[in-house]
Amino acid sequence: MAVTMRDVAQAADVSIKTVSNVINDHPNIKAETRERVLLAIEKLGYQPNLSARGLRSGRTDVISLIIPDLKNAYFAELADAVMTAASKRGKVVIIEQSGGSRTRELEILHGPRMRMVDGVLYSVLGLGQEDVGLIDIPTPMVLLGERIFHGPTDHVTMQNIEASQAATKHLLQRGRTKLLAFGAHRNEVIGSAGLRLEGYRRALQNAGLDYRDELAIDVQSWHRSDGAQAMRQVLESGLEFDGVVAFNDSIALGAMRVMQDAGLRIPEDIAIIGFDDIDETRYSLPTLSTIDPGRRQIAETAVAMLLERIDGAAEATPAREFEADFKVISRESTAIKSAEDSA
Amino acid sequence: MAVTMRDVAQAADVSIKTVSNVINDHPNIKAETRERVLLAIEKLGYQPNLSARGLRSGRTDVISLIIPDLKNAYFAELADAVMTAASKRGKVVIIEQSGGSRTRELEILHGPRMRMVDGVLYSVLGLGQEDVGLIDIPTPMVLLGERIFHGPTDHVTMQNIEASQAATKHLLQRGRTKLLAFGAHRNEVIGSAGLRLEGYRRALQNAGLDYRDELAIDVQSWHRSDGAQAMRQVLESGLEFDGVVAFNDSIALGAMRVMQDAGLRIPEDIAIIGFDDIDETRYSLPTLSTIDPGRRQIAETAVAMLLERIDGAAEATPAREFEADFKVISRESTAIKSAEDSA
DNA sequence: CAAAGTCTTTCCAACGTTGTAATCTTCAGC
DNA sequence: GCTGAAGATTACAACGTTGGAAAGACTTTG
Repeated sequence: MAVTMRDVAQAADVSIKTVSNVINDHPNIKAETRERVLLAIEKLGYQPNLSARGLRSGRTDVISLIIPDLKNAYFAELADAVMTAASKRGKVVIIEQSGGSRTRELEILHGPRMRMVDGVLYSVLGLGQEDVGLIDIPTPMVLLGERIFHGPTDHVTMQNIEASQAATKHLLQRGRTKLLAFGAHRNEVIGSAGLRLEGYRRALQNAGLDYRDELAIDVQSWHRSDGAQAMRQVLESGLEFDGVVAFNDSIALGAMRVMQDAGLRIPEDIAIIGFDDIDETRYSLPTLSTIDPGRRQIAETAVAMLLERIDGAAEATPAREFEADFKVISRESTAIKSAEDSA
Repeated sequence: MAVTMRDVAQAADVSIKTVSNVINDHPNIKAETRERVLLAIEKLGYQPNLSARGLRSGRTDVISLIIPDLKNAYFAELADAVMTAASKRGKVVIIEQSGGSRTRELEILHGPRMRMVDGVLYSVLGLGQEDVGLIDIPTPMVLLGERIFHGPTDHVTMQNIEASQAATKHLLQRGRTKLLAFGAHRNEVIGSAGLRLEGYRRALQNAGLDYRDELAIDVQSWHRSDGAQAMRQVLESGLEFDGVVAFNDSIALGAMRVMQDAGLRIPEDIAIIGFDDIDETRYSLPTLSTIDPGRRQIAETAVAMLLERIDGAAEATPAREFEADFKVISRESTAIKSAEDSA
């Protein structure tokens, strides 16, 4: 059977509690005793039983990360960043995939596995602002994403409006004026799509241009195939445009592929910028300009906030909102020689 | 505080053990009693304490998946497949990233978290055949990948040699004869690189062609940037070739990008096929022919085997080897009009 | 209608750990 | 050398659950 504290205690000729004290760095242990215990631990290869510890202490040192889909590059990279941040602080991460489904998200939030974790990072997709009442669970939680603001818990997100505005401005500065807002969700006000559309509008306004509704292209699901599909329709419709502000990188890449198939040159004929800075954008042909949403900062902050809540260190603090810094990443897909191209 | 069995028992006016029996579907419970208990559970919102259950039963229903890197599309998709397979059987997955480092892999294998899981799926990268002695841990384990064969545990892998041979043949059939083996590791015999090179050689041999060592291109790390880098050197060297058998999709995509930059047309000038069938291959320009390694089958089989070991159902069975079915996926990057192009 | 089953429920102990409080040891101060 | 305080160690109980076996209820059978 597995080695327990009992065995270690026996080997070191101390009580079980002393072993526990050594392991947990309690004060008041004679150096000689500590030595002896550590030696016994080493010799027997003792490793604590985490279930027992969890039972007794009420802590498991496990946190849960709820995301829509690991196969989606953005979330894979987010998961990696979260796991790295958590690992630094000695926590393990369980990833739960929701598929972006409302039902599934609720299932997970209220499921039995919540009882096995100390806290949750919940990247909301299926639920929305109107569901804010449903997310008040006993487990400490930090929200991610753009679907729910001002909920009962801390919230970490990116600067959607500002970033989208900057992306749009980036194209405007390069002399493009007929810009598609690619990936809109017509009836959405908040949510990534709604906010990014708002940023797009503001940039146009600042530049003294009118918002033209036909240039806002709906793409329901933000996968590459959807981007390709939507772009195919745009081209068939004969709509005129010279730039694309895509609301994420995947649909940008899908659209880019379709445009190239149709003989359009990027960036000469059409300039395009995406959102998320997924790894692939550095290797596409042409490389894709995009927005770095501050993923690492988001992960670090979210984990730190969650641990504060778990430790009770932020008990009195009201729900916090944090927006990460973003950056415009300029690559080939917007590399246009232009008089207006400023440094 | 949280609701426990004690509260449920009280509410249903039965003993704690009866509640436990109901939850665990023990036989011999009066229908009326079961009803009453379930009602109480529902009403109080009881959820079992998994730490306590784990402590008492020795089972946590958690399995660990050790992979090199989540940001790598192949492993993200593998993780997704494993999580789906595990979820079907009521298990949770903890992902541990090793970075492919030998030290880190050993750390994880012998770390305290192994004590919190029922079993491990270990996608070997840092260790090798010579380390076979180091992986004999008490936790049930199933190995994945091509680094260790005939270890002390079950092993699930793809048909590397056969698949690589088929990929090579695919190009040969299309009239290409000067084929790069792209992604070789010179001194490796087993390991994906070694096996895939072997498949490449066999296909040449079957076609009556000589193996030319200068056509085997070393690419140490199989990331896109490494593929790009290696291809740049090949082009500079002036080496002549008309086809590329890339040992994974990422380096294929990197290489493709570089070749296109250099004005080479794909597939007209150079035909190229990859390995892994990652999602991106369906959307690159041109779309990339590749090998579907049977990822879903690998995940399903590995999880099933692991659970058999955990349940002790396969106690007497010696270590098993399983090779998944593969498929050649023909896409644009090898779509060459040719007399020899067979159906 | 008693004996012998079969179902159903309960009691008790244990899993391995840590918090609390009590006990034992050491050492300074006089 | 004695007192008291601080330092080091230990005993005990408890966390919430489940396995094993005993006890209670009900049914069948001769």
